[in-house]
Amino acid sequence: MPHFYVTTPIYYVNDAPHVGHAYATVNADAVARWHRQIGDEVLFLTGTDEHGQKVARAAEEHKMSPQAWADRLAPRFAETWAALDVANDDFIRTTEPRHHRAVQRFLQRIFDNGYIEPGSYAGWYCVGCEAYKDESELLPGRVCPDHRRPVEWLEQENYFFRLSAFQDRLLEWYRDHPHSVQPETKRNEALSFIKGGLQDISITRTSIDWGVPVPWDPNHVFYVWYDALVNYLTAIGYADGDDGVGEWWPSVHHLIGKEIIRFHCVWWPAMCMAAGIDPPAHVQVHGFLLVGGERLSKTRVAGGGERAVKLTEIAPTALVDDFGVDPIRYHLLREVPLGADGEFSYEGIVSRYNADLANNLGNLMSRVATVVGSKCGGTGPAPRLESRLAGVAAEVVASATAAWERFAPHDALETTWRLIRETNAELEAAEPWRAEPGPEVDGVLGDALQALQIVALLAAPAMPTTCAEVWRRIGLTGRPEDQRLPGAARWGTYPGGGAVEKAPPLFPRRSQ
RNA sequence: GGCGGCGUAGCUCAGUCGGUCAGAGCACACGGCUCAUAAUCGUGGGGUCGCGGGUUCGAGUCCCGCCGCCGCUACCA
Repeated sequence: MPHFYVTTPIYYVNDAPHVGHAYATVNADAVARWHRQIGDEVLFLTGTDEHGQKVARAAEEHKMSPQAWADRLAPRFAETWAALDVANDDFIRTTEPRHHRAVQRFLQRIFDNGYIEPGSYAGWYCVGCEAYKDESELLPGRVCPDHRRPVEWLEQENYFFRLSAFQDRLLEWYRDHPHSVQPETKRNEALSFIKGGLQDISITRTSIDWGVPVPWDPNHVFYVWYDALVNYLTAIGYADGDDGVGEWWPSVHHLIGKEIIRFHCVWWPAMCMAAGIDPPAHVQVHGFLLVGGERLSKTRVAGGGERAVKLTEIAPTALVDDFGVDPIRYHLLREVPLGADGEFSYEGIVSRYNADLANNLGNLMSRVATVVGSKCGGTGPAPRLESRLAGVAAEVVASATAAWERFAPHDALETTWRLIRETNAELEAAEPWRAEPGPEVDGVLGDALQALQIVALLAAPAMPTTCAEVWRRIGLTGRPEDQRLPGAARWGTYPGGGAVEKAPPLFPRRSQ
C-alpha cells in the first residue's frame, strides 16, 4: 500500500490561530483526505513550535513559564483544527520529550559527521526579530524597521552548521530532482539562493535556555529553526528507530508558505544530507491570502459591522460560526490556486458560497430530490449506462484525480463543479418534471443521482460533512470517505432502489 | 544593481511543441422554463491578447527594446 506523508509547518505559539494558518492546514487536510480515499496509508502531521526567544518573552510578559504559556496556546490550535474538521493523524509539540530526543539525535549525528563546529558571530541584533540585521536595512539611529526599536550589538560564541559545504551537493540534488519544489518559480528562488553562495549558520544560542539542549555542550540550546524542522522526523519515530524513517521518508510532502522557502528548500535538505538521510522529496509552496490587496482593509466581520482588520486578526472559528465548516473549507480550497497569492474577503466568500454551493450543488440536490419524490415515489432509480453524463463524469473523475494528485484542490473542485453544471443542463433538456412517470423519467433522474454520488465522492476531501449528507439523502449507506476511488466513482455504481430524501437546502442562499 | 516572474473580456484567470486560441468561471443583458434555494437552462464579449519593432506563409504563443507591477537577494517564526 502506498504511503503518503504530508506535513504543515508547525505553528509558532506566539499568536492565536488565524486564517493564514487555517489556509495551510485545510489544504493539507484535504489532500490527506483525498489520499485516504484512494487507499493510501496516510500520515498527516501538524503541530506547534514552542521554543525560542519570542515564546520565552511572551511567557514572561504574562508572568508565566514558557512551558505554561505553550501549554495554554497549543490547545487553541488543536481546537481550531477540530472546528475546521481537520483530521490530522498526529499533533506534534516541540516541547515533547520525543522531539527533544529526535533533535538531539539528529544534530548529534550531524556533529559526529563533522558538519558542526564552534565559531563566533557578531552583528546588530533585533530582539523583536530574534535576528541579526544588516546595517543597510536599519533605520536612522540603528532602529529595526519592523519593530521600531534599537538594535543591539551582539557577539556570540556559537556552534555553526557548515551549510557552505553543501552548495554543490544541493545543486546536484536539485538537478536530479527537478520537481521537488513546486511551483516551479519557488524552486528557482531556492536555486538562485543556493547559486549565490552559502554561508555557515549559527545554530545554537547561549542567550536563552528555552530550547533543546545541545547534547555535547549543555550551555547551549539549539536555535529554534534547527529544532523545529526536525519535527518532521520526530513524528515518524526518528528518535527511537535506527534511522527510523523507513516507509515514510523521504517520500514526504511538506506544505509550506512562501516565506519559509529557504528553511525548507536550503537548510533542511542540507541538514538531512549532513545527518546522512535523504532530503524531503517534495516541498509544496503556497502563497499568501491578502485582505484588500494589502495587509489592511475594510472587511466585514462576523456578526456584521465593518472595520479594518488584518488577516491575522480573523479567527477561523468566527468564520465557521458565520458560514459553517464546509463553506469555509470550500472557500479556502477553491478560491485561490495553491502557490499563488489571493484575495480573501467576506464578499468573496458570500459570492462563491451563493454561486457554487447554494445555486449549483445545493439547488441540484433539492430539485432532484423533489422530482424523484413526485415522479418516482421517492425511490432513486438506477442510472443509464449510455448516458451522455457518463462520459462527462469519466473526464471529470480523471481530471479531478490528477488535480488532487498534484496538490491543486482549486482545480480539482473546479472540474468537479463541471459535472454539477452539466447535470443541471441535462435535467433542463429532459424536463422530467413535465413527463409522465416511466423508464425515461427514471433514467434521467437516475443519471442525476449517479452524478451526485460522484460529486459527493470527489468533493468529500473538501467538504466531508456535506458530502456525507448528500450521500445519505440520495439513499446510500455509509460515508463517501469510506469508499475507495477510483472504483467507487465509476458510472453505474449508483444502485438505485434507495429512498431519496427531500430535505431543507444544504446551503441556504445568503444576501450580500 | 543581480536573478526570476507577471501584464489576455468589467472581475479572477486558462491558453502545452507558433497555424479554428481569441477561451472558462463570475458579474451583466435578453430570452426560455417553473422541478428547484428569485435557483436553473440558452444566447450575447467589434477584448489593439501592456507598448514598439523583428523572425515567419502565419505569433498572446519565438527574438530585441521599452513601460508598469511583483518576488528573491541569508542566519524573524
